[in-house]
Amino acid sequence: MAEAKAYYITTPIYYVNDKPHIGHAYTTLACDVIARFMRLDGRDVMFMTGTDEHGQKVEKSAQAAGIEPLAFCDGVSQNFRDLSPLLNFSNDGFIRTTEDRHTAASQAIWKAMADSGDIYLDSYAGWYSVRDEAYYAEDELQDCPGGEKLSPFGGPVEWVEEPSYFFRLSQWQDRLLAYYEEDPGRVLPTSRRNEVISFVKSGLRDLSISRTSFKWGVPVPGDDDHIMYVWVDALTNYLTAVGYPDTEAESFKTYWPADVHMVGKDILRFHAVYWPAFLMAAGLEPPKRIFAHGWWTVEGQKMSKSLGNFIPPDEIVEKYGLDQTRYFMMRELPFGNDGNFSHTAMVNRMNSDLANDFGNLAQRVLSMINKNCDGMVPTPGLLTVDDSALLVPARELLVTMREHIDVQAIHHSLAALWDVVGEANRYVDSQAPWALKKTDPERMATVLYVLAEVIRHLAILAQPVVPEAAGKMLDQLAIAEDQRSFAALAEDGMLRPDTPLPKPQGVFPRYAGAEEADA
RNA sequence: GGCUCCUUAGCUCAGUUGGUUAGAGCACGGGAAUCAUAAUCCCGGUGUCCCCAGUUCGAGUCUGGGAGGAGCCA
Repeated sequence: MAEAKAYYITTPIYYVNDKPHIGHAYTTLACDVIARFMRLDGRDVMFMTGTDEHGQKVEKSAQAAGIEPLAFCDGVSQNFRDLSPLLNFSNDGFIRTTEDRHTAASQAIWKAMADSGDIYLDSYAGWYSVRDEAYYAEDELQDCPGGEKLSPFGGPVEWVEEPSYFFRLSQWQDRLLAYYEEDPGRVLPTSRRNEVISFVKSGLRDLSISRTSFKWGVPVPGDDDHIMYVWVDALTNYLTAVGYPDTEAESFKTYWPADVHMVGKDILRFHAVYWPAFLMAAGLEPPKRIFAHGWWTVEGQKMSKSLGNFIPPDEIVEKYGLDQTRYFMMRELPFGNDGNFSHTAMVNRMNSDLANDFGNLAQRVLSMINKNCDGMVPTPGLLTVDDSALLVPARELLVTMREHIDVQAIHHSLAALWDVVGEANRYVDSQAPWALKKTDPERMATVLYVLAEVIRHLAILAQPVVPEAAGKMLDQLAIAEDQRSFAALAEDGMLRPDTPLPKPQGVFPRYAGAEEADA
């Protein structure tokens, strides 16, 4: 058997100062769905997530809590780790930037960039906001009553003047543009790619990449007065996770460069501009793709601290169900766009798409088999044109979905799956097996066989997004655990007549919660 | 302020290189069926395709201007 082609996908590492909300869950969920799809499709997948634990904000929060920074991080990092069991994420690892291996990797990439002449020492002066972790020019600040100055985002700023190492980003403009040009899929969606290109074309300034004003970070090699700017440290996690600086390590050779860095649109520039430049300066290959997704609003409003409308992921999972939540977030909006989370939309999706269309399809078919075929996979006779009209699209689904997943169009892959769900329901009605039961039992058996086989396809292909429910459906079709990969979709994986089937049970309940008044 | 993008049915959106009566899902109304989680299936839209002008035999689809919205940058 040929060696599986590797696939490395990452979430950003989340800043421990935040509390996990559906925005974080969304990013990781998208990666999880893609990672599961790729695994089922036979790829050798590495799917990483983690936490970013350095920086002045963390240092100050720890101080305020009266504990050591690392102890503080141990606690809050766990909040993000808890997302995986909650949302059934299949990440292959969880990285923390406070791990020793990460310090080693960060210092190694720094040395590599320094050796190539891309780092120099100078000094930096400007208005700095701890909250935003950014410097601002005088004219960007807002003047407040009392003479206080605030950042454009309302954070307090202080005048900072310190020696700093700089990265020669200005030297990388042409090579970055060439990097974007050689593959239109480097940065997706395309609108984001255009933004990145125009930003780079407008000219790049060298980047301050060290700090002396606080200590909670990775020391700059050879100059302990400095710690690395958080983004040099944070981005390097993608390398640490696959074994860097050991570039001869099996994991590094297998997985680098990453296939996809999934990011929120707010951190696109760091990933699509700074990161490829850092890597190329260090003599490493830049990632194959950066995908920037959009934001969720909640009932039409932006999530914000002042509104206090952050949705904790555990709340919606408890209220609507795990797979329902996963499906909704992946299906409701074109992946890459902004979207709105509303109770009404959630209930619509879980009731119409999951309960009524897909769940009920399985239930009506499996019930008929249970009652009319002695609870065993029926034996099909000769197939008709009608049967092929359903079976062929079902068998072509994998190819279609693969094309969509290859460009992270998760919503399209689901729409394609549900097209076949719809065709299957129409087929049930047009064939009317309950009538055939009296007039032509053999034809009934054929129809039910065709349907069961189509449901097998649908359930196998639905596993990435609704792993639990799809698994239950496959249980009800008596499909062995090792017959659930996409390879099993081939003809020799077809259902075997006379296989005993368990009594069917619904897998997608309708929303039964209390009605809520519309806002 | 500069650059880019968007504005199509009540809602969310598709509409490829300009070409016959502009589409889908949801919601809504009517009907059929009764295997199933009262789920399913069929039928039903006179929408100024944001506005104005232009190019063209012909524009939702191209050009210019305007209005509204979004994004990126400064």
